Amino acid sequence: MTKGYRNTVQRTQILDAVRAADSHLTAGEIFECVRRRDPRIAYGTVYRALHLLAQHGLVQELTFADQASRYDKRVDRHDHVHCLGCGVLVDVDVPVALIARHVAAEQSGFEVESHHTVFAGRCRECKGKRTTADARHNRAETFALADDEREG
Amino acid sequence: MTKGYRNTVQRTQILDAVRAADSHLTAGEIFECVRRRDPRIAYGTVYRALHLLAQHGLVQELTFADQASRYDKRVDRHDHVHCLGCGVLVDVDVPVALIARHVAAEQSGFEVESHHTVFAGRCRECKGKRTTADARHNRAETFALADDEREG
DNA sequence: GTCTATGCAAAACGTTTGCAGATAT
DNA sequence: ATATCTGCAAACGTTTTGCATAGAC
Repeated sequence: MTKGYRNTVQRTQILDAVRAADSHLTAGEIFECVRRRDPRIAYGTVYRALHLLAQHGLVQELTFADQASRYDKRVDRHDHVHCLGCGVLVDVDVPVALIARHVAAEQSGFEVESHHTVFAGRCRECKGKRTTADARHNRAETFALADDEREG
Repeated sequence: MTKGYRNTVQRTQILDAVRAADSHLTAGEIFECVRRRDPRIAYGTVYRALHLLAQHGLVQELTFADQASRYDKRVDRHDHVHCLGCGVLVDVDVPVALIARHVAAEQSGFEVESHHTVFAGRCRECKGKRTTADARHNRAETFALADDEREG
């Protein structure tokens, strides 16, 4: 063991919580989940463990707009579909996107190592429903700022 | 003007700041930028304006792992390449990804409305350099948790 | 025995909000 | 005139950190 990482019950509990979940949990949810069995677990421990697990490829951290990070037990490369209605997150595999890496590398001059696509839409339950949270989809038919807002 | 949105100097300054920038600024950077000209600008005003501008399609909000939201003057659909070395963000167009929406919709049962791909890699300047921040790329050769960590 | 991890509590960080006064229409 | 917006300051949720103690090796 070169680096000296230690195998503790807390880390095992935290990894188990991520793996037992059928959804993508936030750190707070993982904390609550572990705390049911071990009431002395600390928030800091959860965050430190999740970072360590993510660094070592045992879980995958996901970040989405205006909400807490979520943790995925799947560590192979894959993509996500995010429901704008209820927020549910579903794993998908979109192998065709591999082609895109060449395009991105050519356009940017980068050495591209990985990629992740987030699709946004509506799950089966939320199709047809429109909520106030969807206001962001309304476009600017009636809104203008000064008269320079049509450049570019 | 149906909704009653008002055209204020602050909103114009904030939109101008996003448009004048050659990079993708955070709300904090936009605040600092506007404050140079108008020292009385408030943080709350910047956030409220950015949300309004984003809702109306005049700027685009971008969210990435473990950092603040950034704002993009480009409002057409496009993707991003993120440098793991220096953090720089570059716009790219990857039209081939449109095919992927069908795959994602079929696999998830969602009605897919949009998608966004983030490519991670190294810009021209950072190629060849390795920093401590890249620790996340090291895999778990020497790290194990209990003996159940090879399922799945 | 030594070095790493935990629990705790405080703080840091990005962001949101209530309110009184200012401003756009 | 009136509804919206601003500045301020406080609060919020998430995440990080310092430190003494507990625990893994």
